Amino acid sequence: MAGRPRSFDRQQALTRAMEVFWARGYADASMAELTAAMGINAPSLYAAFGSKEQLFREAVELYRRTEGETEWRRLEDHTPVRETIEALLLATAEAAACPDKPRGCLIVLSGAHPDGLPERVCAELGDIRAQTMARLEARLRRARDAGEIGPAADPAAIAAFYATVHQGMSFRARDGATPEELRGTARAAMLAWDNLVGAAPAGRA
Amino acid sequence: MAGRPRSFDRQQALTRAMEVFWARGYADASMAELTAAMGINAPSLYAAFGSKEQLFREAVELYRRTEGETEWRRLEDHTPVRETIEALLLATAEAAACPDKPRGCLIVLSGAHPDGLPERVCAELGDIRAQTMARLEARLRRARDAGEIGPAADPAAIAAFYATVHQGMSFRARDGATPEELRGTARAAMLAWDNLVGAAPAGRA
DNA sequence: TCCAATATGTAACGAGCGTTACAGAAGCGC
DNA sequence: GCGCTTCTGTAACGCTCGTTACATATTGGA
Repeated sequence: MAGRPRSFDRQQALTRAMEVFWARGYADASMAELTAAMGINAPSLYAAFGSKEQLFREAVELYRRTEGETEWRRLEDHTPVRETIEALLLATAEAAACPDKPRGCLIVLSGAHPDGLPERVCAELGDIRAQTMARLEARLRRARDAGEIGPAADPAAIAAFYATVHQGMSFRARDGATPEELRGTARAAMLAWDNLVGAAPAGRA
Repeated sequence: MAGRPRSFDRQQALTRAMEVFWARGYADASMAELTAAMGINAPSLYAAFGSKEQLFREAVELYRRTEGETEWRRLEDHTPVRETIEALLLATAEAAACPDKPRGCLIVLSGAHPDGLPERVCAELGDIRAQTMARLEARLRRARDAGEIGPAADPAAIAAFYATVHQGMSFRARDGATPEELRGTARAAMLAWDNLVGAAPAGRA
């Protein structure tokens, strides 16, 4: 019934794999690099995770639970929406100051190119990004219905704008932008807030 | 002195190669795909361009001359700076409406992951992005010196913000955003303008 | 017309990839 | 102890990648 016990910690190995995928992307994270970082050999990886694709899937899930989700959670509580969005952008800036973690968001950056990703995984990542934007939009719609922002504000447009800034910041972080620059960009984006949520119909120049 | 003439148009083949690199990224553009699109065999490609890496280099240069540079050129003429930046963002939105071209900017999207790029090429692309932001910043500095924008405006911060929005829009375009959404984001970004260039010191929340 | 030079197509090369066959090691229940 | 099961390390698999040898074709010049 019970065979030889596995000699490594599955969760810990998955964390290492996530870091490699995060830093290098799917294609550039070779099996050699993954197994080296995880401290195991290929057959152990396949026995525990099935394949590179499934390992990536689990890594993405882990990323969402640990790194990617923290600041977005406030979208579902009672924090004022402006404060939540500003905190989101500033957190993205601050994350770039952490020297022991890869820069930028794993899920965002995986969307630039096919990157050798199986088509299904590529679509799943796109779904996650779409879902994230939808959450933002839903929060803004609630805010409008509650009178927290102007009645003519356009939740979809506002969500798209801040999602775009967030993704751009991920990009800039990967490109070497300093936390200082990113903080400035976050503040700059918030300078549009009053005009975006004001009484005037959104979407006007 | 003169041997057999080449049976294909070099410029035209280069254009096809650029389109493949643009659509698929460096790594996912395999030699098989490139030669098929260019209508030639591998040895002809190597004779004419040297290697995949050098072909990519030439493709990037072509991209800059034709696709990537058009709207940025106004940064060096006498168009009002606000108008130039708005046109830049709107052009990025409009480009997503062109069905026969890949979405998003080749040079931007190549920065997300190593993507199998030789390290030197990767650095060159980063230099191009940095140079682009520097041009934007220089234009804003001139605008400030000329009194076109407020004396306390922060050219570096403003440039970083609009570059980030531009890069984010490239990303959203690749991710399937509609031209409508992108136009909305461009307009939203311009809603921060007055606050960014106003009399108050920039970089305040 | 023959030579030198260059381009072409076929077909192969070595390297790296993700993946797995296989034999041995290590645990449990009997 | 033995048998069954599961994990581990070595070593290999087939595949695709970028790249190139080689023989052939096509030009200009002597």
